Amino acid sequence: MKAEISKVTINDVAKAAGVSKGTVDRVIHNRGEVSRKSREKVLRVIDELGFKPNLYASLLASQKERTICCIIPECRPGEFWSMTRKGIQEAAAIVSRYGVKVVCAGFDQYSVDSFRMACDSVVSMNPSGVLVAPMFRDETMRLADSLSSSGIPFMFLDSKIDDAGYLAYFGMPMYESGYLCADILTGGRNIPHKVYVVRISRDKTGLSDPTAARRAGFMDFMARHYPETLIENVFIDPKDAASIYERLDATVGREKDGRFVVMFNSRIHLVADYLSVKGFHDCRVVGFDALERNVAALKDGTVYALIAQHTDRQALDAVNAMTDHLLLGTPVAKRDNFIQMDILNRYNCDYYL
Amino acid sequence: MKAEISKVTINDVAKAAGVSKGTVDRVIHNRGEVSRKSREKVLRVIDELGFKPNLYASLLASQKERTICCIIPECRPGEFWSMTRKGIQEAAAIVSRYGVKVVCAGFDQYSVDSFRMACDSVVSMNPSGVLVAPMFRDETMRLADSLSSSGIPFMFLDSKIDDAGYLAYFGMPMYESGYLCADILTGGRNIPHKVYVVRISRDKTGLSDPTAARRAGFMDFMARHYPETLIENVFIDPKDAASIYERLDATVGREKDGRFVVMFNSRIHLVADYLSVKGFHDCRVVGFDALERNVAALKDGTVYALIAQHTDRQALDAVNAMTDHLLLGTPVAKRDNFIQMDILNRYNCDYYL
DNA sequence: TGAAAATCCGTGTGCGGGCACGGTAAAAAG
DNA sequence: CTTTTTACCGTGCCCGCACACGGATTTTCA
Repeated sequence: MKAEISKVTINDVAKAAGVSKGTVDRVIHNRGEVSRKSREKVLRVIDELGFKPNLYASLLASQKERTICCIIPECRPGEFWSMTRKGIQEAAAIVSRYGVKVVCAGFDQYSVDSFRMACDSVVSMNPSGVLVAPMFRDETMRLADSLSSSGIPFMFLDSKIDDAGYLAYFGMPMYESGYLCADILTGGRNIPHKVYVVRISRDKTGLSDPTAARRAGFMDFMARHYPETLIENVFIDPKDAASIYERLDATVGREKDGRFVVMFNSRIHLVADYLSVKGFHDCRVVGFDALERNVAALKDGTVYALIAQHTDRQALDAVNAMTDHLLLGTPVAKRDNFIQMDILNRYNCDYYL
Repeated sequence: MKAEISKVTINDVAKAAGVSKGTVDRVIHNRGEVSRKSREKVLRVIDELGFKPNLYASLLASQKERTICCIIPECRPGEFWSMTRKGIQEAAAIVSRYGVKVVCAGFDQYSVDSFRMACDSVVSMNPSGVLVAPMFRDETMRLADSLSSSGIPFMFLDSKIDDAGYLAYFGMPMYESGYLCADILTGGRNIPHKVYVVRISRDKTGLSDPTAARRAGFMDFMARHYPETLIENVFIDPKDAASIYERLDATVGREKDGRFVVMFNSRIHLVADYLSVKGFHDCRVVGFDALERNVAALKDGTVYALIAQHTDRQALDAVNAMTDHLLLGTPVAKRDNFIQMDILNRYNCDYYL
C-alpha cells in the first residue's frame, strides 16, 4: 500500500511545464505577467496532469475573507421568502469553513425605495459576490451595471432579467408551472364549468407581477384543453381579511357546479381558510409553494395539491455555486438552473423537506 | 479591504499556556506524554481563548488519505442503480479535493454470494467509512458486525436494517410510496373495476423483495378507499420478452373496463412497451423511478405518472455526510434521511434533474 | 548603441498545524 | 553515586499554495 495516488501539486505542474511555481500560480489566477507561450504550456500541462489546486493549502495561504451579499425580501416566519433565507443560512454555515461570509440585505418587496437602499448598501460593502431576487427591473439593472463595472459577479434568484450580465440563475420555469397547475386542477372526475383565479389586487401600478408568466401558462393550457371552461378573476387584498371573505362569498361561495380555485402566488391558504370556515368541501383547490399554512390545508383536505419548489435548496445551491466560483475560479456549471417542480398532495407532503 | 480571519492559533495557545505548540498538539489529540499540570493548563487556555484548530492547516498537514467504500449493485446504463452510481461519482469528484477517495464494490443484486464477496473485499480494504445497499439481510448483519468491531462507520442506502448500528440512512419511505401510488392511480375520472399489479416472478426463494413494503402500502390504500376494486397480480420474467407479452395479453390485454396497471419496481417501461405496441390508449399506468425509458413512456402518454426519487442526490448527500463525519468528526445531522417522493407527469418531467 | 521602460519569471517566506526527533530532568535501578 | 529508565517537552521540517520582491530578459526610444 505504498504507491498511493500521488496528487499532482503545483510543483509537479511547474516542473512538467518547465517553469517555476510562481508562473503556474500566475496562470491559475490570471494575474498576468506571463508570456502567451508559457501560459499555454502551463494550461496544457494542467489539463494533461489533471491538476486540481489543493483547496486547503490555497485557503490557508491566502488569508482572504470573502463576502457574499444576498438581496432578499424581508418576510415573517412562514412566508415564502423565509425558506430561501433558511437555505442561505444553511449555506452560510457550510461555506464559513472556507472563510466565506454570507450577509443578507433585506428589503420590503412592495417598495422600490427599500430595494434601492438595499442595493446601495450592498454595493458600498464591496462584496466578493452578490445574490439578488430581482423584484424591480430598473433598479436591478442599475445594480447590475454597478456590480459589473466593479467586476463583482452576481446571480439571480427566483426570477431573472435576461439582458443583465448575470453569472447564473436559480429558479422555477414560471410558464410551465402554470401549465402544470392547470393540468392538476382539471385532472379530477368532472370537467370544470368555471375556474376561479384568485389574485392580489395591485393598486400601485409600478409593481411588477412576478406570476404573470405562470398565469399565461395556465391560461394557455385551459384554452387548449378546456376552451368551454369559464375563467373568472377574483381580486383580493391580502391585508384585509374581511374583504377577502366578502369577495369570495360573492364568487366562489355562490358556485353550485363544483368549485375550482387556483392562486398563482403562495397565498392559497387565504382561500383555504375561507373554504374551511364556510364548510365547503369537495372543492378542487390548487396553489403554489409549501408554506406551513398551505401544507396544513393540504393535509386537512381543503387544498388538493400544491406545486412547490425547494427554494431553500435552490438558495443553498446558489451560495455554493458562488463560493465555488469565488474560491476556485471555476465557471459556473450551468447558467440557468431551473429547479424541478414538485407536486405535493396529502400523501407525500410529509416527506417534503 | 483585506479583512483577515482573526483567529487564535495553536501558537497563541502555547504562548499563553507557557508551553510549546508540540505540547498543545499532544493535548489536543490526546497523544499522551503530557503532565497533568500542563495538560490542564492548556485545556483551560484553549477554553478561555476559544481556540479552534484551523481545518485547512490541519488537513493540509496531516496528509491522511481516507477511503469511502460503496457496496452497490452492478447495473447497465439506464437501470435503477445507475443513478445512484452517478451521484456517487459526482460526490467523489467533490470530496477528492479533501483527500477522500471513493471506491465502489459492485455485486449482482440477485446473488447472495456476490454480495458476500463484495462485503469481504471491502472489509479487507480497511476503509474509513462504508456505504451499503443492504440487499441481503443476514450478510449485511455480518458486515455490520465486522465494521463495528473495527470502529468503521457505515451508512445504508435505499433500504435499511434497523437493528444494525448504522450511522445514517438515506432512502425513500417505502410503505408511504405505495400509498401515494394508489392515490395517483385512482385519482382519475373513473373508479377502477380492476387493477393489475405487474410483478417480477422470483424463482429463488432466498431473495428478499425490496418492494414488499411498497406493495403493502398500496394494498392498504385500496382496501380502505376502494374495497370493491379487484386486484390481480401478473407475474412476469423481465428477461423473457416474449413471455411478458403473453402474460399481459392474457390479463391486461383482455380487460374491457379501463386498464389500470401498476408496478412497484422500476420496470414499468416493460408494460409501457407492450401497451404502446398493442395500441392501447387511455390506460391508467403508474410506475416508479425516473429511468430514461420510463420518462419516455411518460412523455408519449403511455404512462400516466411516475413516483420518483433523486437517488443521485441521495447518494451524493450520503457521501458528503460521511465525508463530513470523517473529516470533522461531527455527528451526522440526521440518522434517517427520508428523501422526498416526487410525482412526475408529462408536464414537469422535463425539469426533473 | 546604450539607457530606460516594459515584460516576464524564479525564489523565498509564511499560512497553521502534524509529527518525528531528540533533548532534559526526574525517578528508578544498580 | 553512576547508570538506566521513564516521563515530558521543545524544535524544526513539512504539507501545498499565495504572493512580494527582485532579478533577468526583451522592447522601446532617443
